[in-house]
Amino acid sequence: MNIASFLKGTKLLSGLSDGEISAIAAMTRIIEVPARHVLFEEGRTCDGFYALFSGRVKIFKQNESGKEQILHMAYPGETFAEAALFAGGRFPASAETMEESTLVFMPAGPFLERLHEDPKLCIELLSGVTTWLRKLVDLVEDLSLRDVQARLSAFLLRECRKRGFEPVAGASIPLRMRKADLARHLGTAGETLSRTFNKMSAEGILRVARDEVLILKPEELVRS
Amino acid sequence: MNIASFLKGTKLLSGLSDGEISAIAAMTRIIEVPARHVLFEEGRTCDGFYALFSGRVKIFKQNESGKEQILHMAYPGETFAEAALFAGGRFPASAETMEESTLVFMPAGPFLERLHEDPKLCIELLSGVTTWLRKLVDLVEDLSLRDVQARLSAFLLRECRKRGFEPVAGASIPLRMRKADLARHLGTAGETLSRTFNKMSAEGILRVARDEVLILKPEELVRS
DNA sequence: CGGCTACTTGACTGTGGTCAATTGGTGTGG
DNA sequence: CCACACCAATTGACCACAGTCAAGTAGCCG
Repeated sequence: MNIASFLKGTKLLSGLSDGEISAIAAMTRIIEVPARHVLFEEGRTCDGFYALFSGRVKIFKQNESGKEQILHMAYPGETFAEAALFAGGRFPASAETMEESTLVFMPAGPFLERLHEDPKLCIELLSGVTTWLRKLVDLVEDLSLRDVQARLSAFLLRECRKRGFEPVAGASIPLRMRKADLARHLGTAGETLSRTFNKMSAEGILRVARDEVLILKPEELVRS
Repeated sequence: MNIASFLKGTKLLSGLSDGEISAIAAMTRIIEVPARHVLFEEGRTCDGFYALFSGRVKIFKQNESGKEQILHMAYPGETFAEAALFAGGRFPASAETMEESTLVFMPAGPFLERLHEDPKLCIELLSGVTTWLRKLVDLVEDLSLRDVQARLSAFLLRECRKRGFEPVAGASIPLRMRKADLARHLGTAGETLSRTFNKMSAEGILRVARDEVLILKPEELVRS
């Protein structure tokens, strides 16, 4: 792969000039790892951040009894852990690959130096971190103020928009993850998610296939 | 009040030189508002951010049925809504004063201009936003992975450390807000908080007064 | 065909939310 | 100084959402 052109395709670095990109590309290291590989664990000192080239990575928290909350599911082209570089420099969550994956690793030191000289990069990073912030505020809203059905609805709507279309009847949404993981993403249990899908199917709001959801009544999704 | 010296006291701007500070101070506007005054509402376009000089401000989300989740309680010397300036420029939550308050308002336009020219300010901001991010990750962890007693324990421990001492037996922690608000902060109901305080008192972990909590068994707090 | 994993379904339980009544503390005014 | 009103906090009774455990089913791959 051509690292520079891949990096240019990430949202974080898309605003930079070719010169800036290649300066950054020169600092990186390519990492190829199998599925279920731990990239970093909550609390560890952050030594850099990642851009995902291929595969899939979950970023999550876990409590003592093993319950897991997925904060984010990263897909190719996304960067993650940028924010861990600042204010303490520890990872606030853990990350693990879900499939065999290829990543570009950006070491903290050189990147931070570069950051001090490059205000444009700095602003890009700022807006990247802000996007994370919004995502987390949404997650808090979901967990605290919505029941499971409403969370699932909100998730499906977000997935629609992420794919660039407004929710219309007949739209099909690929889930891109196992249902058990979707459950952990929504902060619930697999069994509860299964029942919620059932209930919504019975109400004619949607139809569930193995790995995709068919929207039948988009207006009902919006309402909850 | 002397705006420049107040601003220099905020974490966000403490790293800047006197010249930079006074350039920024010149852009601000002082706002004095009564209790229960709405500073901004979720979704509105962000026209600037705030530094709190005196009083108290809650930043929160609300759902249709009126349930409220407090994301942050701001005290004098803190800045908030900096992050809303970027990536869309809408407030992700609402803010309301809890007492009569005096604030310094920083308009978005001039500040963003200044930001492009001042990499140091940019880095400060970056680390400020990152701190917010960590706070929100903690909140998600609380809501999703801990029961009410564990959340309350975590809150008390955080309050201890914020005041600069490790939790020791006999330590007294001022709550600084009504119990109903603490409940909304912990993502629970006032009644449940009351019962939880009871239970922990009965177990000899702490003792509750009107507006402060006396820690009796710090090790039990850490354990949950 | 057998075995594995993901998912579903059923039965039960518990945490915590809601509603309503009560207590207690504080400040006001007679 | 007491009576009253007001608000915050508490307590009690009830209930619902969702988590857990266990068994069963379906789909997939060797």
